[in-house]
Amino acid sequence: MVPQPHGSGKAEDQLSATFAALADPTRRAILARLLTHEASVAELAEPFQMTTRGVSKHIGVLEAAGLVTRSRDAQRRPSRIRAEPLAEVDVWLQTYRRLWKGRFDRLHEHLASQRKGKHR
Amino acid sequence: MVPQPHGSGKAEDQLSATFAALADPTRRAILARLLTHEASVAELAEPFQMTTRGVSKHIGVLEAAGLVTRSRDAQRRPSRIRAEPLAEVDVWLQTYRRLWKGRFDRLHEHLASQRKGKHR
DNA sequence: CGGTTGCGGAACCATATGGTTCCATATAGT
DNA sequence: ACTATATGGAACCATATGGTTCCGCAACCG
Repeated sequence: MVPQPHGSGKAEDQLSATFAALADPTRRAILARLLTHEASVAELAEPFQMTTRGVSKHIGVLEAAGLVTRSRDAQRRPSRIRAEPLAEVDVWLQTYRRLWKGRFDRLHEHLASQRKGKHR
Repeated sequence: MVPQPHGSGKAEDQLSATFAALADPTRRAILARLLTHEASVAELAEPFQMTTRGVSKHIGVLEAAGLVTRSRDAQRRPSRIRAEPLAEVDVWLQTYRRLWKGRFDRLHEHLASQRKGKHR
């Protein structure tokens, strides 16, 4: 297999973008704060020991993933949380929920018998 | 603020590791296959046009995040899915669920908590 | 008007990530 | 004893990520 120039950039699907955005504690903390009220970059930055520019970039990632939208209020750009990507995660999780909500064995057996003479 | 040597490596918390692991379509596809049966690296690699080594590395990431465990069967190292990190994601999501599941008011919460202790 | 605030662009840096190749090792099968 | 199969380690590469600094611009406030 040739070294594959590593693709034409990104091609990120929505779910991947969402998970990637959530894979950072700072960004999750930002989301948590937005749960109760909209907030500007400066307001969101205050709890962290990081430059506002750093926080601004995190918000940029959240926005790119659709987890946040920004409006305008004079110079401020208040962020507001968006539910859709999270709802998508919820849907994705649905398939796996049976793994920890009991009754897994029956499901497993069921699926196993369904794929009868395949593999191996 | 000083350039911050960017920490002493990683410091990854579990949730971050889980989200990061899930932020790749290949790895999600692997998890989906493991939902029905354990599988070896070679078996898991077959659907992808990627070297088995590549897939092996993905499995490594999943294992590091605790999403998978491996046993041994001769030379094979069958992977099995683990529910715990996914359950953690589910718990995390819980806080945000009200964003897309209808209204959030006291009555709703009240009814929800009543339902909890009822039946069974 | 001039100063302050809020924010984003650009350049930069160190490290992480996703992939490859090549090789070593372990086990199975003949 | 050989040969084939399954897997992981190491080195390598290109790009992404998380942070910084410095600067510019828009909008507010005296």
